[in-house]
Amino acid sequence: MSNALDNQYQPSIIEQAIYQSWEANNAFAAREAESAYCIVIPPPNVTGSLHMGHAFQDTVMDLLTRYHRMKGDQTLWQVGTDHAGIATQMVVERRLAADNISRHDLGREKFIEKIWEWKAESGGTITRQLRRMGAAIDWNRERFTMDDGLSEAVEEVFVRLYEDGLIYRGKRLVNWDPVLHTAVSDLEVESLEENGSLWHLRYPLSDDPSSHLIVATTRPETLLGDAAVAVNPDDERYRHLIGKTVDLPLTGRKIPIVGDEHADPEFGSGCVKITPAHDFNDYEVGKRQGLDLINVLDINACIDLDGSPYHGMDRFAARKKIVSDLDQAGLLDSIKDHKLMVPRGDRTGSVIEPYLTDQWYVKVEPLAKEAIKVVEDGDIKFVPENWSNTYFNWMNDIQDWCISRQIWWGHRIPAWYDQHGNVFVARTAEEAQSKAGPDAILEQDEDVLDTWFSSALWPFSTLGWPEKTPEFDKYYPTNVLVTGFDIIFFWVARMIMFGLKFTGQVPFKEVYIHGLVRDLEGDKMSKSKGNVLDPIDLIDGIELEALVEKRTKGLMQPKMAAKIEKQTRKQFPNGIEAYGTDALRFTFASQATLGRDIRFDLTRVESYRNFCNKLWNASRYVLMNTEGKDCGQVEATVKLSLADKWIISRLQQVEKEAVEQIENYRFDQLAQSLYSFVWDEYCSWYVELTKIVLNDENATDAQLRGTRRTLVRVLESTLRLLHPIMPFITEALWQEVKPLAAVEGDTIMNCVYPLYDESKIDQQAIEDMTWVQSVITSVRNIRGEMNISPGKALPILVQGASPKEASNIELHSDYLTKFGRFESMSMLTDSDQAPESATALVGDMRLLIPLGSFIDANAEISRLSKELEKAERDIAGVSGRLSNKAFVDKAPEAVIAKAQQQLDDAESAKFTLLEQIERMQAFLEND
RNA sequence: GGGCGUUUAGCUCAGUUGGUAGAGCAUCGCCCUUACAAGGCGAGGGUCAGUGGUUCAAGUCCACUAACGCCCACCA
Repeated sequence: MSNALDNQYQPSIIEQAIYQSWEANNAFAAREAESAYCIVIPPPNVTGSLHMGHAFQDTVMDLLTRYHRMKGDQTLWQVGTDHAGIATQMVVERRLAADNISRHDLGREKFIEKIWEWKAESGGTITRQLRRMGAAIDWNRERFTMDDGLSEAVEEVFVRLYEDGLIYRGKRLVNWDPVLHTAVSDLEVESLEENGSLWHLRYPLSDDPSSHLIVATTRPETLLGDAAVAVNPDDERYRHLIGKTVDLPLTGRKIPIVGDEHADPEFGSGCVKITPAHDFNDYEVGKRQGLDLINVLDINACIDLDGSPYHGMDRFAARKKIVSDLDQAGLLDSIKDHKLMVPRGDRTGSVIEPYLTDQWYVKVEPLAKEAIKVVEDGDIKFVPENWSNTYFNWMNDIQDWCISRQIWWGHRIPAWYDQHGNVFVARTAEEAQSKAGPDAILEQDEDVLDTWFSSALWPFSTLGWPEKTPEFDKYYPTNVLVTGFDIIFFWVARMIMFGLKFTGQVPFKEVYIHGLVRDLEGDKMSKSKGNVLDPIDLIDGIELEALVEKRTKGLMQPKMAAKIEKQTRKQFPNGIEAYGTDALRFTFASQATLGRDIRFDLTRVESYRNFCNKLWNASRYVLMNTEGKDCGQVEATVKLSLADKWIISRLQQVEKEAVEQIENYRFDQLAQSLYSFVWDEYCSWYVELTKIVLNDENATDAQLRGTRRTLVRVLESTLRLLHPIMPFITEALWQEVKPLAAVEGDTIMNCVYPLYDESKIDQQAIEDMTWVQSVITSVRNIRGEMNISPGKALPILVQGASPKEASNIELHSDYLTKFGRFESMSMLTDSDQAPESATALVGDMRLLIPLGSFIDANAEISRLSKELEKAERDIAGVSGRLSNKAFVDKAPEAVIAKAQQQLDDAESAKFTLLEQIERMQAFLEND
């Protein structure tokens, strides 16, 4: 009932109630259908909370899911959460640290219990927030990466890869995080340029201690682990020294001088110290040269050398001491400023140490080959396409993947060792025991798997694999993966590799890569910068004080608080208004262009909130004029007006566009089309024109029915068009409108997405309506320029109308006089002497508004002069082209004809304008 | 070092196969007209980063340059 609709749209009243009713009625469950459509969510951290990137991504996935559901597909948006090993463990450790407890105090079992407790406590946050986003999710199908089924999939995959020789264990140099005490993969290391020094050290020659080699290093402390000095075998300066030794300072060791390509004669002195256990390049040199691996660090990256004066010192403290000791010994040649790339762990920010340990690896090259091929062959398509280059670049040079982590939260590696150190990889302890024999005393590997290992299985593990399930058969391969470019390597590539290996099929057919959501200045949103927007705050609104509190609380660097507070107060002096989910989603859709980051612009949210209000009020108007009245629900004669035929035609065209835009992932264009259809066409023209019929005492029942029916039906279709972007408001309005439009169904989300019908497009109606619009607009233009009140009815004289135009005036005089607010329309012949008037041109037809008290001749002259200038500019441009022989010879006929038409129009306009200006001037002189 | 992206109105962004630039917000003017002032009507505002080329015609295609940004690799 229309009186249920307030005259202002208030999202808070409708949104939560609607979501609850959807969920209570199990409306999200997939309906059986022949064709399937499936998207798996990039699983967020189970204990995390929703940020703008999620909100954007979720909007896109929900939009696609809702569209396909309406299209009639059996849809599954598979959601779930990730255990996020390191991240989650760190959070819990930090919480324990507040009580001065370490995980080691608790022990493994107790600590893991604590994590499960934390998951139970905070694990619902992000799924609650997803609901607030309006996500159409069958929550019965929610999964977690450490669910039993998914864990079994992990074990199955591990065992099979091991059996196929694609997983191995080995002692090698890995990226070691000395704070976390775990290995991390290459991808988890971020290198940033930092200011450092290049120390030039003197290594005395053993057989001639008075001479020395100078080696340059950025890491003097690793000198303790040097195994050689390398020179380039082609380097004349040092070639003769190869095979001799130097006295390694501070250690009493002698190390060989070796010839190796690795040494660059151009760099520094051309001599390089080789520390195979603490540098990736040196490790390779060491292998080539058969050097010892001399480990000098412990897991904390402190010096670990019994009997050494540096034993137990942190690496950076040791560096200082070693440099000063060398200096005292006269072995420090020089120190130069040097910029270098410092590797840091992406979680801890601590400097990563190349460290020699036993780890598990996946041999990825054979898997990568197949994974490259499916993208090359187009079995998987990146959208936008250029991301496939990024993918190829990485895949072509892929390194083995270190998958073991020395943490406790995660999937324990399914490998057992007997008392002799033999390893048994198996799905269960029992299976391992039976492999090892009854006498073996087995202990399971202490390590857990990289979180991304289980994520790599997500598209099929969530569907029940390795079991044969109906879901897997129905939905796999999934249709599209929606994700950010930042995890193409971490996740997308690995899903493709594992998907192909274990299912023989691609995991998804398309990968939609979206940009990062940044703040208005283009900065990444981060807690430490204090520029984070919480999607929920945009939905519900937030007071300034609460926002300041939120942004300044719990900062890593508390001294930033003052600056952040100031910024926030300046940017949001009144806090943030409650814009509602639909406006936020519409904003994301409108910003979802391909291949570009998003600068999040709050003014757009506001404008789309206003759009919601517009739609809301247009619906109110429709309801006020149709409820309790005959809207042609039952077949009966209807007479359609020009406006009716026009809006129906336009609706068809918009429906056609909408489907194309969604299928092409152009949600920005979709948003734009629907916005302008609703606002600029349905509201600004159509709704206004219906008032003429509906307020006409002489209108016939058939006319009234026709207009009401069109009002309601077009609105109902428009709501369906909008529903994938704005689920809440469309549902709320649809529930009011559906009886009037004679449509059935419990919820708009199960209605069919509008299908355009070519036969309903009335080309003549579009042409005529365009003509009506131009007549009204040109008179409005004069009103605007002359500051004539919109309510003031104007007498209009028409001169120079073609027969078609004359008949149009006759036919549509109601529209023109009533909507255009014309007092009268009188036809003049060309020979009639027209009074002094302001003049609007529509083609060759002239609309004259006789000068009265409200029209100022001077203002009219300046208005006409402006138009004249424009006409002259057009003439200059177009005639220039047309007089160019090459253009006339080579351009397509249609282009030439169009130019000729433009020229004719502009010239005729110019003629009329000049004439009018002269008349005005003459009028002024006689006045 | 290699690769990718961006540069269009004051701001945020569109611009399909080359045919002479659009939207929202902001600005200015007039209107509280019974769906909506979160509104209506109108207006102003751009040598499309630069240079050169292809073409009858370039924001659009090609080459180079500049600025900004991202990714990968890396000389110790």
